[in-house]
Formats: sequence, structure tokens, C-alpha cells
Amino acid sequence: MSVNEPLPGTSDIWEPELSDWVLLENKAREIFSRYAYSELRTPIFERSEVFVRNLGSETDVVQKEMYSFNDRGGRNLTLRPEGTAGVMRAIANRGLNQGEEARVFYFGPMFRGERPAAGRRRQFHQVGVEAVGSDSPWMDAECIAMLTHFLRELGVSGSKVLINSRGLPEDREAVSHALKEYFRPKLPELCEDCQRRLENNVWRMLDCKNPACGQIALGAPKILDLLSETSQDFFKRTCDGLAELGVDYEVAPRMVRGLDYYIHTVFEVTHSGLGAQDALAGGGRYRITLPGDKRCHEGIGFAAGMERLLLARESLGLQSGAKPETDTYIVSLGEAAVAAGLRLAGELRQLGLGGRVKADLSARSMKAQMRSANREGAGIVLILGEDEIARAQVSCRNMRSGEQVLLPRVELHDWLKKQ
RNA sequence: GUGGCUGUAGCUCAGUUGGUUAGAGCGUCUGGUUGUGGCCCAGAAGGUCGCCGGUUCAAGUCCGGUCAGUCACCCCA
Repeated sequence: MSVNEPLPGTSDIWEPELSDWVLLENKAREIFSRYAYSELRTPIFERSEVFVRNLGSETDVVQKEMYSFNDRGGRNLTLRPEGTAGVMRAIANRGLNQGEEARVFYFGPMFRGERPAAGRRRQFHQVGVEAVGSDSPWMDAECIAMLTHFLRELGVSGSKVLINSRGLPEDREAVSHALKEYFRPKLPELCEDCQRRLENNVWRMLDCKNPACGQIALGAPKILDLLSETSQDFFKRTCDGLAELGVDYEVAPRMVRGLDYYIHTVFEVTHSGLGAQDALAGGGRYRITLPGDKRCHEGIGFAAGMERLLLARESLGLQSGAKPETDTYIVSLGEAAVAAGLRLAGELRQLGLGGRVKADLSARSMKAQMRSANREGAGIVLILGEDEIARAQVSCRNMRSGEQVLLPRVELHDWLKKQ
């Protein structure tokens, strides 16, 4: 508990774990680009209303999880709790022509004031995509297919795609009504949370984790059956699209996602290697009115938790090993040689020879410098001592084979190229 | 926000029913004759036992509080 420790739910990311993060980012760029998505970077904080209007003021995220503060000008700002709102704001600001599609992906830190647990942090990272401007169910299918493609490329096997539909806003009343009718008589048998939910949030009663409630929820009317024909048709065509694209999925009739803006398709990808927080990614279709734009836009998107992707990979034994800190290590014996070593290191870096080059500046004993070279995984050690400097030579040692040659300085570049 | 478990060297952990100068392994540093790594050997450095308070002649060991970590709940990525 020193001031040097990062705040609860935040952490420093060092090598070698950092290489896994870079791998994730590069894979995201590579795969999403193939689907013609472009990277977008939006600010990490926004005016609070950007999130409130997008997520809905009644959602848990807005009610109790936002990191909000007033800046010096008295504006109420918030550290982004998710990526979609900022992306929508950016698209609105730039403008979207009639019929134009915006396909973007992003990744970066998100912030929620929650109690940390396995796979849940206060500063966590998401990689997400948004495709705005298409109201085709095929788009939903392709988006989900892209997500499974991404997971496959990362080596994350054993995940499960769950999909459901929330229908259109105009279907909601009928669904809520039917659910209330079903649950009301069973109220005494339900948990406290669900008793409260009956009026506030009936839909959530469907996926309560309490075993007793779960049993009762099994008998509840299915959302899908209660939706309008238009909504049912949209869902069916999304499923057809998934089949067309060869995506394995499961219909989860009781899955309800927490964010209010979703319409039609909602989906989630779960993985068994994650602990209690088993959602790897989640998303869905939304309808949104961009501020300053009278037209209504539809979009589909998802966000995947980067920490959770990494956890899933870890559970499959996929974390990458430690990289060597150094490729070429220059040992210098004596103060005069240190200057020569530094000069040689600079020369190699300018020429791009020797990979990661490190000159030992300590003037310690040779044994000590060799130990360091070995510990850092150096493949090549170049030795500069009094003899070498006097004769314009350099001792070149291959640490893997143990072979060592004494070369004239002018031959060093060629020797390095051959290693 | 609520609850369970945990908190001793850089890391992983020992530390018996409270009893002298708190230990191990790994890692680090320096040596094992003049300029050579990995193996081996020797030595060294490194800890206010998370913090505060209490009980006691005596607390790393017991009690309370607090902070932190971890897992779970709510919810989500």
C-alpha cells in the first residue's frame, strides 16, 4: 500500500506481457482492415452528457459506475466507460451523408468505478467496432462473423456465440407486459433483486443468476415469440446470414444486455476460461439519432475486453514468452574502451546491424559483463579491450555456439550480417 | 457498494501451543589470480514481518481497526 502502487483496479503493463497486448492490437488492425474498417481514435474523456444520452440515464453504468469530474471551466466531464458513445459523437461531428456507411474500429482504455475481480478492472481495455449506416441484417451477421474470425486468429478457441433479439422499441411494451404477467404471481419465490426488478427492469429477471429465479425464468415467455413480425423476420434473416457465413451460434432466448440502446440483434461471446466474468465480447444493433442530425441512423457494433481476451489465451496456454532484452552486447574493458564501445554501438544502430544493441558502460570486470550479456539473452558479444583498440580489431563471440574470432574492425559488418 | 480468503526479503513461500540477534529456495552483487557467459563453489547485500492501536513481562504469531491484493455478488468487457 505504498504510493508507488497503482490505484485499485489499475495496473502497469510490463514486458513480456506487453508483447501480448501489442499482438492483440496488431491482429485487430489486420483483421478488421480486411473487412474495410478504419481505425478511429477518440478522446478518453468527453462531456458527461455524451454518455448519458447514449447509454440511457437509468443504466447501471451511468447511475453508479462513471468516473465524472468538473474541470476548471465547470464542465462536467467523464472518463469514457465504453467506446460507442464517443465514436457516435465523432461520426456526428464529422457528418454522415445519406446512404454513407461509417465502419470504424478502436481500442484503448475504458473506465468504470467497479470493485475489481477476475477479468474486471477499473481501467480496462476494449477493442471494438462500429458500422453505422446499414440497416441490413446481413451486416449483423458479417459483424459477428468478423468477431469470430478475430478470435480464431488470436487462437482463442472454445468460445461460444450467443444471440438474441430485443426487437424494436415499439415491441417493448408488449414484451414487458407479458413478462410482468408471468412473474407477478411468482413474486414471493423470487430473490430480493428480482422483486425490485419487476417494476424497474423486468427484462433482467430473465437472466438472474440466482438458481431459484433461473428455474422460474426458464418457464417465462420467450422474448422472440412476443416480438412483431418485422422484428422476428429481422432476427431470422440474421440467423440465415450467420449460417451462410459458417458461424456456429446458439440462440439464447433469455439473454438481455444491460445497455438500453440496443434494438434487434444482441449477442455475446463467452469463454469458459475466464472465471465468473465469462463474457469475452458483447454487442448488438442500435438505432441512434446523432445530435444535430434529424435523420435516424442504425448501426451494429461490439466491444471485446482485451484483458479477457488475454485471460482466455492464457487459459489455453498461449501467452508469448519473454523476448531477449538484447541481441548484441558490447563488452568494453577499461574507461578508454567504454568510449569506443559507445561509438561502435551508435554506428551499428545507424546501419541497422546487430538488432537490439547494448553497450555496457559500467567498466566492470569482464566476467561481470559477460554474465550480464548471458542473462539478457544476447546472441552476439563484441569485445573491445586495450589490445583490440590498439590494433583496430574486435573480438566477436557467438554466444550460442561459443565460437569467437578476432577480426579487423573493417570486417565486422560483414561478420555481423552472416550471424 | 456487500461478503469470503490473503498480506513476512526483488520473486515464491517457511516461521511449531505468543519466548532471545526473523529463515529457505530462486534472483541480485562480488570473488574462485592477470581479458570470457551458462554448470559448480565461497562470500555479501537485501525485511519498519502492509499500516495503526490493543492484550501481554514478551506479538510475525492473539484481538480490533485501517489500507491493499484476490475471489465472489450486483452489473458488465
